[in-house]
Amino acid sequence: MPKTKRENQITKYNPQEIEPKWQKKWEENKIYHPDLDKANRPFYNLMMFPYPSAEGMHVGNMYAFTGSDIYGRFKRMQGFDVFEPIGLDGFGIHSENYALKVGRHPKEQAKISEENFYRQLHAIGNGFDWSAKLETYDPQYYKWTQWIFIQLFKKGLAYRRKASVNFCPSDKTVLADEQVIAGKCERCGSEVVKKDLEQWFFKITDYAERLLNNIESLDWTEKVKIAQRQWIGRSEGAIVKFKIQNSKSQIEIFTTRPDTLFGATFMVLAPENPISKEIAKKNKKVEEYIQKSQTRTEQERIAEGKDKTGIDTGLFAINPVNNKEIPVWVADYVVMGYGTGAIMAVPAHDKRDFEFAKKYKLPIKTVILSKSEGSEDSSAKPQNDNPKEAYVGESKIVNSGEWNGLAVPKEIGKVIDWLERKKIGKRQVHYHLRDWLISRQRYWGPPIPMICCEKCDWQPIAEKDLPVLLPDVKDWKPKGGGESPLASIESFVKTKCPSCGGSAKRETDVSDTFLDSAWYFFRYTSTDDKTCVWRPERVKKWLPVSMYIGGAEHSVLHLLYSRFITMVFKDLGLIFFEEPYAKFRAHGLLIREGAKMSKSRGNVVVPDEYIKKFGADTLRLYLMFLGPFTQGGDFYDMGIEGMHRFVKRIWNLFTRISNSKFPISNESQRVMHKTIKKVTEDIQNLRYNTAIASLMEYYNFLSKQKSVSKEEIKTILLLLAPFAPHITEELYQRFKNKSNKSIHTHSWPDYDLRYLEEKEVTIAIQVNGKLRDTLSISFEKIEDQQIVEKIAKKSQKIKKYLTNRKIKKVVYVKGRVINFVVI
RNA sequence: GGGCAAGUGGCGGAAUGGUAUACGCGGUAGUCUCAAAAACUACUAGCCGCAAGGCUGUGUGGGUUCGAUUCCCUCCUUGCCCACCA
Repeated sequence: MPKTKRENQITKYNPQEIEPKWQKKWEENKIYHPDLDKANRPFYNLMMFPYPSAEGMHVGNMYAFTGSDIYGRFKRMQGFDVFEPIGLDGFGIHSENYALKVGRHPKEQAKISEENFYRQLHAIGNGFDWSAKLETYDPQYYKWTQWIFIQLFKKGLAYRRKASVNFCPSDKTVLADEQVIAGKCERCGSEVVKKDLEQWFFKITDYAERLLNNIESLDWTEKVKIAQRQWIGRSEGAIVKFKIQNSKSQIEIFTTRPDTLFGATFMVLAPENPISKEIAKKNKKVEEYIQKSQTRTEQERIAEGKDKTGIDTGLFAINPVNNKEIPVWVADYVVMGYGTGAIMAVPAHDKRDFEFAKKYKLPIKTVILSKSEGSEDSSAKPQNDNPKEAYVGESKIVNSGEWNGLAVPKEIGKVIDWLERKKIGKRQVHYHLRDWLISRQRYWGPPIPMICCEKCDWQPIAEKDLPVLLPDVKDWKPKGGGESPLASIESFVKTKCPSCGGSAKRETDVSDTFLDSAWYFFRYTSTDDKTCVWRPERVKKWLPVSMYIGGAEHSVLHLLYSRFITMVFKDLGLIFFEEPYAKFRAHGLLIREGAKMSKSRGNVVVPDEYIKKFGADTLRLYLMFLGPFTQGGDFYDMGIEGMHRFVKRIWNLFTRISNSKFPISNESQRVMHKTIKKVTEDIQNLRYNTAIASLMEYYNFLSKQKSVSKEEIKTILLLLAPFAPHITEELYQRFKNKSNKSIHTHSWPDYDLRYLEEKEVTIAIQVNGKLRDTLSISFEKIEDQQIVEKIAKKSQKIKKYLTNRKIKKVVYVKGRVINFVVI
C-alpha cells in the first residue's frame, strides 16, 4: 500500500513543487549569471524594465518578459553568454501618484511594490541575473543619474530657459512635449495648460539630425522607426523675413512652401510670440485676445478645429517678393513651439489659412494652378481667386512673376535659390523635435544636482558630494504653483555655492523619470561597483544591447531619450558607439475579451492565481501560444486549460515510458529534424506561437509511436526548454545519466537537411487551377515532369476532366503541384 | 487631417504565389465508470447528397497569373500611433 502511494506522488505532475525547487537550484548554481568580465560570447538580452505599479505585475508584463526570456534562453543554449538583468523603474510620477492614491509615503510604497514585484518576477521562471538588479530610486543608482545631469550641464546640453510650457494642473507639474497626448497629460489624462515658467531643458534638438540619420541603420521594428522619424519631423523649407510697415522690427517666418510667396495675403503671429506681446502693449484688443487664448487649454484649441479665432493687429507687413502690404493678425492656430511662431498665410494653398481667410473675409490669391488647369498651357492665366477650397497638390506656379511655369514641389529649390540671391530668404531645415523639458515640480525623483548662487549663477554640485539625497520628509505632496515640495524645506534649499562658498539655493525640482530609464542598461553591467558610473571594459564587452524587447508605446519617449543620452556619452568620450540597441523588437499588446486590459475596465489579469493553479510553465506556454509575439493576443480563460493538458501529457508520456533501445526509424528521424528546423527558425523570428504548435505536433507524433528513443525524448525536451524551463529541467534530470548540467546550459539541437527528404511526396493535381486529385509519388520521380504528368493523367478523377478537352498547357511545380490547362 | 497595421471556421490563429483553415479552444459522438469528472479515440468551414461526389468559400468590387488568403488598384470596417507642424 505505501508503495502505491509513493508511486502516485512520483508520477503526478505537480508544478507547485518542481517550479520553486528548480528556481532555487538555478540561483544556487548561478546558471544565469555570466562572468561579466570574462565572458567569451556576450549576448545582452534585455527587456524594458517595469515600473512597479503596486497592484503588482499583470499578465501583460509577464507576456513581454516571457517572450524576451525565451529568446535569451534560446541564445544561451546556442552557446552565448547571455546576460539578462532585471530592475525597477520605480521613481517618477506614476509611482508617486499611486502613493498619493493609497495615502502612503512613496518611499514606503516603493519597498512594498519592490517586494511584490520581485516575488512575481521570480515566480515566472525567467533566467534573470539577480546579482545585477537595480532600482532607480536607490541612491546608489540616482547618484549617477545626477552625475549624468552634471555632465550634460558641463557640456552645455542642460540649460535653463523661461518658456511657455505644458503644465498639468492635476499632477501640478510641467511636462515634456512627448508627455502631452492630444492636449492631455499622458499620466492622468487631465487637460494641459500653458504656463510661462523657467525650466531645465536638455538640448536634444542639437542631435536631431544624428538621431534621424542613424535610424536607417538600426535593426528595429519598422513601425517604431517610422514613429521616431515622424516625431523628429524633418522638413525642408525657407526662412523669409517680412518688414513691418512704419517700424524697424520684422517678422521672420518658416515655410515649406516658399513657392507660394506671391499668394501670401496676410500674416499670422502666435499669441505667445514676443512680437504679439509687444503689439499688445499698445493694443488692448490684442492684449485681451492673448490673455484669453492662454487660459484656454490645448484641448479646447484643438476641439474648436475649424472654427479659428484671431484678431487684426491693424499693422501691415511688406511681402518682400512684390512689396505688397498685407495685414498682420494674431491667432492661436499658429503655435509658438514650431518654426518661428509666425506664418505667412496663403489661403489659396493651405487649408487652415483658407478657413481663416473665409471667416475674416481676407483676400485669397491663387498662385498654383489646380490640377485640371495645370494640364493646359501654363501661359493661360486662370484668375480664379475665389476657389471653393485650398489647392495643395502638385502643379505649376502662376501669377508669380519670374517664377511662373515652375513645377512644384519639384522645383521649389529654384525658388529658394532665387530668394537667397535676392537676400529675401534662406534655405532652412526645421525639426518637429523640441528640447527635452527635464525638470519636474514633484517629490519622487532624483533632485536636480544644481545650486543657484547670487554671484556665480547656476553651479553643479561637486561630484564628490553626490548623491544629493532626496530628503525624507512628511510633506511630500505636490504643491502646484510651479514649485516642488522640496522648496519648502529650508534645510534642503539653503546651501553654499560650490564655486565661491557664498550662500546659495539648491534647485528643488527633480528630474524626469525618462532620464532614469535612459541609461539603466549601462548600469546593469556594473552594479557591483560603487566607484564609477560603469566599468568601461564591461560596457565595451556587453553593449550595445544585443536584443531589446519592449512595448511599442515607448516608440518615441524612452527609445528616443536613451538614444540621445547614449550619443551624449559618446561625445563625452565615455563610450565608442552611439546607438544603444543593436536590435529592437516591439512585442504585441495582450488584450482581454477584445479590449485593452485596464483597471477601469476591470479586466486586468494577475498571473499569480494562474501560476498557483497551473504553474508558470503552462502560463508561459499559453501566453506565447495566443498569437505572434509581435502582434499580441487575446487572453481567455478557457484556452489555458488546453495548454495545461498539453503540459500534463508531456509529463505523463515521459514519466511513464522508459527509454527505448530500439533504433530510431527513418520517418521518426525525418519528423525530428523537421521539428528542430521549424522551432529553431520560429524562435529566431519570435514566432513562438507556431514553434509551440510544431512541438505539439511532434508530441502527437511521438505519442502514437510504439516506442520513443532516448534521442527523441532529449530533443523534444531541449526544444521545449526555453518555453517551459521547469518541467523540461525536471524530466531531463530524470532521464539523464551522470553529469550535473542543467538542460538550460545544454547545447541547442542541430538539424540535418539530409533527413528532411521525404520518400513519398504528395503532389496536387489541378485542372484549370482547381484541385481535382492528389498524387503520392516517390521522391526520385519528382524531378521528371514527364513521369509526373504521365502518372497524373492515369488518375480516374483527372481523366474525367481531360476527355474531349484539349490540353493547352501543363504547369509543373516540382514536388508541389501539376496544373493542366484545358480548353 | 496625416501615418501604420489588420480583416481567414463558432473562437484564438496557421499558410506570404502552388492541396486554405496547421496547432489549440469550443462542440458532437464514443470508450472507461454504478455515475460523474478526468483521460483517451473519432468527427467538426458552409450548402446539396444515403453515399460516391459536387458546388461555394479568406471584408467588398475589379485587375495581373496556368494558379491569388498572399501581388496591384477601388471601396468598406476595425485597431494603433501622430496631429491647427506652417
